Amino acid sequence: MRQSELFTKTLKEAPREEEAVNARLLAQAGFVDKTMAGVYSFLPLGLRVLKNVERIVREEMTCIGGEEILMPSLQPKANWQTTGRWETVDDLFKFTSFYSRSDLVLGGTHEEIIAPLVKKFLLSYRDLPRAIFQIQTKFRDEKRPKSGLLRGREFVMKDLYSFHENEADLDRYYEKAKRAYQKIFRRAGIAKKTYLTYASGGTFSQYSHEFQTITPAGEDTIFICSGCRVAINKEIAGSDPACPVCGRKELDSQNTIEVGNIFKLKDKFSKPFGLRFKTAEGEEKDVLMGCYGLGLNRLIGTIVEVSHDDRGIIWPESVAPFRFHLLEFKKGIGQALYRKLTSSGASVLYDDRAVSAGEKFADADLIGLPWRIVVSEKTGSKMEVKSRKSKKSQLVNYDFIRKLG
RNA sequence: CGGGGCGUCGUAUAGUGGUAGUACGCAUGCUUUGGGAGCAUGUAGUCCCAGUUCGAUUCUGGGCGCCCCGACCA
Repeated sequence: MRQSELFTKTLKEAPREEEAVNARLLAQAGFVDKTMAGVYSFLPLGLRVLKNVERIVREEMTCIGGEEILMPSLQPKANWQTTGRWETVDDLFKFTSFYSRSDLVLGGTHEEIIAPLVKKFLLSYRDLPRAIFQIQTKFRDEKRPKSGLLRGREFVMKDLYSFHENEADLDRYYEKAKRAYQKIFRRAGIAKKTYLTYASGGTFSQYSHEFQTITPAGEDTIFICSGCRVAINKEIAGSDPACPVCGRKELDSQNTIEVGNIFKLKDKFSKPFGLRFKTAEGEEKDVLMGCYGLGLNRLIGTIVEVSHDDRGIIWPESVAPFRFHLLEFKKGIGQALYRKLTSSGASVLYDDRAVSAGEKFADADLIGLPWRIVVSEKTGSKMEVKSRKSKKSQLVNYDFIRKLG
């Protein structure tokens, strides 16, 4: 894409009102725009990142047998009364339809929809197990939205629900989902700082695992066992925390942000909706459920928190909006290279703007694409390439760049 | 929801009970092009509502909004 065609522009300075690094950099570089506290627009660059993250998550969910659907955000009060959560969930957006006079909910999670939905199809042990997921906007009336993309009132979330005939099968799938999550964080470039964390089950049950990523902007505290590479959430750790796996007490305390959370729901939602199946013996039993959430906005915000320097964002190659940032220091001098790269399938942001070299450099650092390519009168038939992560650049030929992506 | 901070052109900031200034941006023209260029001419602002006052952007009260700490977080 030609940068001159981007309707967004970078800001010379970050908005003063933002303090969180992800909010400052994403707004300054033009990835997102805040409409109100905890509610953001994704602009062209930001949307490309969101789509990339979506693709990774979708691939890994498909890989563990997930079938993708899309459920409604508008939900009826009755379903929430069935589970008793109409009264108990306090960050639910509730309102009344003006014309139909019915009470409605803006979905903050989808157990109330998925359970009655699959009840229509999962009737026999032959239909189990199943895993169904969606990537969809969630609404939560947060008491305190904060830290840019880390805690919003409206956000994109992947939620997967699994359905099983017995606990052994649920356990087996739960472990599989765990591994899929670890793969997602590896692909998103935050695996080194992300820990499987033992946590409370919240309103569901005693069984829950979180995926917590170390960042000073995080709002949770976890105790890490470096030997096992797992952690325990401070919330359930008690006064004398020990590693939940090996029992060790020498743990490292860290601030973290929760990027994913997986639960064994068992029959918590099957029971109220009467989600049952017939066994091979003709007996009726409750379907057992698991649920597996992952906040995409939060994942993006976390990546920025974990991967930036004082000049801007440093995107991992897997989620970067473009792979190459091509800067030309003389009008039109980069055009041939741009055409050549894009026609060979490379993803390129081409800075063809008539602005000063300094501004192009500064914007390239701020936007943070993995590879910066400079062509000018100085580079001649060669091109200068530099990784966003490194300080050194080198003069190379076209083949070298082609091999980069 | 409790506590704190802050609201001045699009952005970042200065300032005052009496004409609101600077830089960047934006517009036009010319000159520029390897780390946020130069000159010239323009453009644009005191969050809202009351009160005090001859006069309020400034003082007082209320509201709204944003950020931070805490509580909460399926």
